Amino acid sequence: MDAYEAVFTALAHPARRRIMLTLNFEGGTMTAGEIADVFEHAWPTTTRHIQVLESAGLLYHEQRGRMRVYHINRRRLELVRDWLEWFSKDPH
Amino acid sequence: MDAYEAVFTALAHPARRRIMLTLNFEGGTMTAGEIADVFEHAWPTTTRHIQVLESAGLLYHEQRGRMRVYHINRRRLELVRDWLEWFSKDPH
DNA sequence: ACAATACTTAGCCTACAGGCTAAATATGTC
DNA sequence: GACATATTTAGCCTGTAGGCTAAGTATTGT
Repeated sequence: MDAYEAVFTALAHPARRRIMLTLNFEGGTMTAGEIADVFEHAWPTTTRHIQVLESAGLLYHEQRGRMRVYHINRRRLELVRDWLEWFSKDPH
Repeated sequence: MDAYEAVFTALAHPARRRIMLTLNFEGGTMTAGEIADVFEHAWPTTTRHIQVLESAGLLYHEQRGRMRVYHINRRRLELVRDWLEWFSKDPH
């Protein structure tokens, strides 16, 4: 799976976009539990969404004792912006 | 299904992104057959991809005799750009 | 009228995304 | 060591996306 594929499919699900937005709004850093609390979903469901985002490179984490602190990777979102650029360029 | 949902899921599939890029590269206008020719997929498969893009508002078409001419809707892509903007703004 | 062309619609089939619960893992606390 | 806390892993189940073939619908050409 290439990078575009990973990023676009990761952002295809509303829960995952919401994780990204929430994380962004909270300054880019949240624990797994804080993220899970935002959703009505069962925690394992959210864990999986987070994993999809992380394997797409949109998130990364650091272990803090028994907590897992997730960070947003804003740079990775630029892949999307780059893709969109094709439609602004003159196609010749 | 809201607009973001439609656009993001439409762009999640590689074939659909490729339709968008091809159409863009060809100047924004192609017939259904020309689009279908680009892919190894059976034509009906491509038809469905096109429909997904169209119902997301990323494409629209005009009937020209027995041909269907598809046009790219670049404005609609700005929804994605708008979404990305949240991550550039200072979150306060 | 008949056949060919340009597509879509209908409908089948399979894989897998995404929900859940229960169990496992790791760390911190008493 | 035992218990609570934080989180993931395992594994089940269901719906649906996305592939295909066959059949249908217009329009164009002879």
